[in-house]
Amino acid sequence: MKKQEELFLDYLTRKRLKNTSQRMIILKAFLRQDSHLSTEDFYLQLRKKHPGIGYATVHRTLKLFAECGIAAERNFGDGQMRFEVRHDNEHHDHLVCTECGRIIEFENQQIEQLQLDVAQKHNFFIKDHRLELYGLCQACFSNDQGNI
Amino acid sequence: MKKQEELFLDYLTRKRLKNTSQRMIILKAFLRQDSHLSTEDFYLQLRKKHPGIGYATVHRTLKLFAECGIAAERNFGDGQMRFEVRHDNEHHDHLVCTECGRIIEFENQQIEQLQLDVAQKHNFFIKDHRLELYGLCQACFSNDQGNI
DNA sequence: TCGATATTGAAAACGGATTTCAAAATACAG
DNA sequence: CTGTATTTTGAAATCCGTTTTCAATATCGA
Repeated sequence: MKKQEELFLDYLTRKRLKNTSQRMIILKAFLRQDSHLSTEDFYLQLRKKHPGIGYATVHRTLKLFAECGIAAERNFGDGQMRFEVRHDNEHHDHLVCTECGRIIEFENQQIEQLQLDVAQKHNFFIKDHRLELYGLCQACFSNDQGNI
Repeated sequence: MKKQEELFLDYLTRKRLKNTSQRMIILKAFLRQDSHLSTEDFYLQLRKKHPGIGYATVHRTLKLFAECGIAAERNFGDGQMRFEVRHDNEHHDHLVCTECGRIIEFENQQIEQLQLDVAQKHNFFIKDHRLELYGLCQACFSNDQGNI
């Protein structure tokens, strides 16, 4: 069993929540996908195989995933919440293509360190951060050039 | 006349939009405040002195400010749009206190440079970026410690 | 001043997130 | 195994900030 599955089951037990077939289906589907789907898109995907599962349940379950730490909520400013699988300790930020919506993950330890420096300078205790670079991915950039 | 006022008036002329008393009132009020008010909060402030001006007009005018470049839209993930006055060329990022809502601006040229490096590595053309550090400001951190 | 055009404020519509509620499923004590 | 208290489910309703609609009003330029 995957580590995230264990974490989730533990969380259910701890909170005296119930282990339902819907939750397991959603969990497996969530761990299988590794992009940054919005609740809506994830629901539409899932519905193909499991038409019985309602949007509300998907939404509530994704929230549960976030609570127990196996999912991270992301908001890229397009008015849709997105969820991604969270792997332990690893933190990453995103390049977001404003043309095609492509999302590229990156890690940069130097930036993280500089953030800590900034926080310290302002006597600020960081709990979380978010860094997103918006622009054009290679493909869209080439296209744009070609269209001039 | 402030530079931003000129920019806005120029923009109105250029787009053949009309110079109304409401727009001027909203413009002056906007330039006077320098925090990061949400549309709602800004409207509530303004209403004290100008009860006749409607929310829709405030909303539309703030959008105009953003279009013509004298305002920047910010979204700190609390579901409310915020607008801040934009000063030429200067770019800054934010520390956001999740306890009291205080917002501290900062600039860090090294981080900006590292962002460019990251983008280049991924053949990505950056148009914009957003960096926010969430946590506790000094006051709230001290309080939290005291409450243990 | 007139007439075309843009703007206004109130209210309605919108869209995604969240909640409600009655029926169904689950856990667990006996 | 029950029986029962509790949680969960799916559909629909609600929420809440944003945006649009529309008829009345204001502005601008000839």
